[in-house]
Amino acid sequence: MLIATWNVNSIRTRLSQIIDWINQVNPDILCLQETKVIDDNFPFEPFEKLGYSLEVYGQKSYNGVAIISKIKLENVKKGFYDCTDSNQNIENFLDQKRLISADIHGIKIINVYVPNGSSLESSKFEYKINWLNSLASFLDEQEKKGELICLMGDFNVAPSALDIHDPKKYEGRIMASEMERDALNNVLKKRLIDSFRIFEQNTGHWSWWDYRNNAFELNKGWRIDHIYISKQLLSKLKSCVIDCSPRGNLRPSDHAPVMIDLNLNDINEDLFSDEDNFFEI
DNA sequence: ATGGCAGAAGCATTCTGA
Repeated sequence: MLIATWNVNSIRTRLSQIIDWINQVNPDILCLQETKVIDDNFPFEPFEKLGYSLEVYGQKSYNGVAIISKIKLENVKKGFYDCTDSNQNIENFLDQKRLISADIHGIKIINVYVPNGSSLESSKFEYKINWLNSLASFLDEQEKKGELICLMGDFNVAPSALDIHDPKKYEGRIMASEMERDALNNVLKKRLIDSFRIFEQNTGHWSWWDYRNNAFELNKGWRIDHIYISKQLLSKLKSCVIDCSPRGNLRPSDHAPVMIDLNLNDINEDLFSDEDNFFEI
């Protein structure tokens, strides 16, 4: 099963490029971020014609997330819920549409658009850290319920220096600071694995290139879009790739899609019993 | 240190993103 994530920077501007990509790649599930449209104006029909069902959670101009799926989506939830950590006031995040989740084949798909944060001195940075702390609380609750997780989206955090084209220039700054990395690691804890790093340990792989300064042509990118899976799913993970090609389109999104192949054919039979689910992180 | 590029809203220019 192919599961993909893509920050498209406006669903309406990017619609034909997204449809082209779907026709090429044929993903089973595609999670989008920065759709930038209210739900009533979302272009459902082009996706439905290709056999997909959709769940959208958008707003005017900013943010907005969607799950496009060939498989029936169950237990669809919009925004944070069930956070019992009293330090996390999830009501604070109701106005910005940044998270949507749904169950597919016994796995909880969580699609996130993490706030950018602007700069470390900005109040938006505080918002980003608080948002990530609420995401951690949200995942704590999912873990208590024994949910298997596939958490993906635009995290606006480069997990390590390997994930930045010029780490010395940006280390400690926005998307590369210790506070952001700590907050991200507190989301992941020991329960979630970076799919991409299972297959590739070297630097030089990016999912986002700034529109400015010819960043894509010069390949000056960052890896800030991620697909994290529960460690129990590791034995089912067959691949993880970043498809750079749409970034070379005319009027592209500044992000490229990231995709995993997860073997879920036999998930119900052996998921909780197989010895091959045990491994060292 | 600053701006550069792009999208939405809406019609000149501002806000936001990363």
